[in-house]
Amino acid sequence: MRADAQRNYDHIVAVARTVFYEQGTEASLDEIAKRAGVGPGTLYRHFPTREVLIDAVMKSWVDQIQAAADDAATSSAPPRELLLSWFRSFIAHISRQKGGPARLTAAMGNPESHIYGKCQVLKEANARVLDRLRADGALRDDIDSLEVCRLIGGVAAVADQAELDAAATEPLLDIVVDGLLAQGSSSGARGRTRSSAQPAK
Amino acid sequence: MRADAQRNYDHIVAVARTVFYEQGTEASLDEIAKRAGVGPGTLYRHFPTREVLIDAVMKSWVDQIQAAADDAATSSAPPRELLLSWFRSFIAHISRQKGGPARLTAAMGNPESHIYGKCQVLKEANARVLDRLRADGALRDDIDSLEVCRLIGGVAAVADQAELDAAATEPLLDIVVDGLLAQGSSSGARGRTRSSAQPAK
DNA sequence: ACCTGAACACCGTTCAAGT
DNA sequence: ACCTGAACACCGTTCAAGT
Repeated sequence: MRADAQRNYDHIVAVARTVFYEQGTEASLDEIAKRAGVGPGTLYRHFPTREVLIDAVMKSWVDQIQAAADDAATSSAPPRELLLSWFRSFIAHISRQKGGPARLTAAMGNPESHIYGKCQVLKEANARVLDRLRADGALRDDIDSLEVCRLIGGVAAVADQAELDAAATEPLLDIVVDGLLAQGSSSGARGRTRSSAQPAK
Repeated sequence: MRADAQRNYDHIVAVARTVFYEQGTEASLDEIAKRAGVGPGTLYRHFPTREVLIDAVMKSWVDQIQAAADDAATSSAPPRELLLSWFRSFIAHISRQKGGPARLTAAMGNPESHIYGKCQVLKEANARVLDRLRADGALRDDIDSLEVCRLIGGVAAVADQAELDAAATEPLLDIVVDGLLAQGSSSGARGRTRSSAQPAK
């Protein structure tokens, strides 16, 4: 790639990250082109579809997700806390752009999608955490990573679209985690540490 | 309302129902106007925003939802089956238009939305079912109907956007139901009747 | 009181002309 | 090889003119 092309490419991605953060993944591509100081044709040359651009913008969190999964997989926290905090960071990462969670859960399990690669990264990171818990016998044994990603992605999508804050999202996670832990689990009373938080205005 | 206006109103809603069913709730309003044989101005006179039109289209399932909730609330099925089959019909109803689940979950708890009334119907129908189970001591006691609606709405949104079939949705529901039932429930072994269904191609 | 359809603004997409 | 920007198609929205 020619030097000026590379510069344009990088700049468009940087601008898109900002605009998607401000306005969500449905933001005007025209505005992104204008703010990046390129013609609309240049944006289309590099990113033939919106999803290709979104994929490029998401490239930056792949390492962070994997690191978070490694942390969780080697943590010594009890299963319940471990799962909860892993899911919180999972959600935080995929929610960096408004509309991101819905796109990712829609693409999950659909190899045609341009962001399928990102879904695979999520699925494998999640699988590592689940495997760790399964080895401890803390997890029910009839679920796979794809199902869990869909469920947590669904929670993230709801939180994203209804603009729920963390306090309003926590109860949803709580229910899912309870449903995932092995029913005869040894994690004691399965401490229900909820503060009966109400959704914020 | 004048007779011709009423006729136009009804016809637009009928056409919108069809088009939304075919193409989802993002379908072109222009096309709906054309297919209904009215000018775009007429559609806008009756339905100033897309959500007002969607709300009118949804009017037809309110009674059905309430009937389904009454069925569930008076059923003698064991808690697990009762909840599962209520959630299945909840999802079926809100998924009649592509994009419907996402809109409803986004509007849930947001009184500004034009479809907030429909959300309230869902919330109250669901509350009746939950109350019945709570009275039996079958339900964990730290959840309210809004949270459950969001969670099930999230599952419906995922299924809708990823175009999952019933077999791929069931495992997600299964996990949520397990998370909702009282942990020391008397419902026996909490029979896990899953057929390890895999998501469809 | 209601409807029509032209007009406008905005956006995604294409492509001929430039460097 | 890459970029520009004019041009086109489509869609939501408004409103003056009609009945």
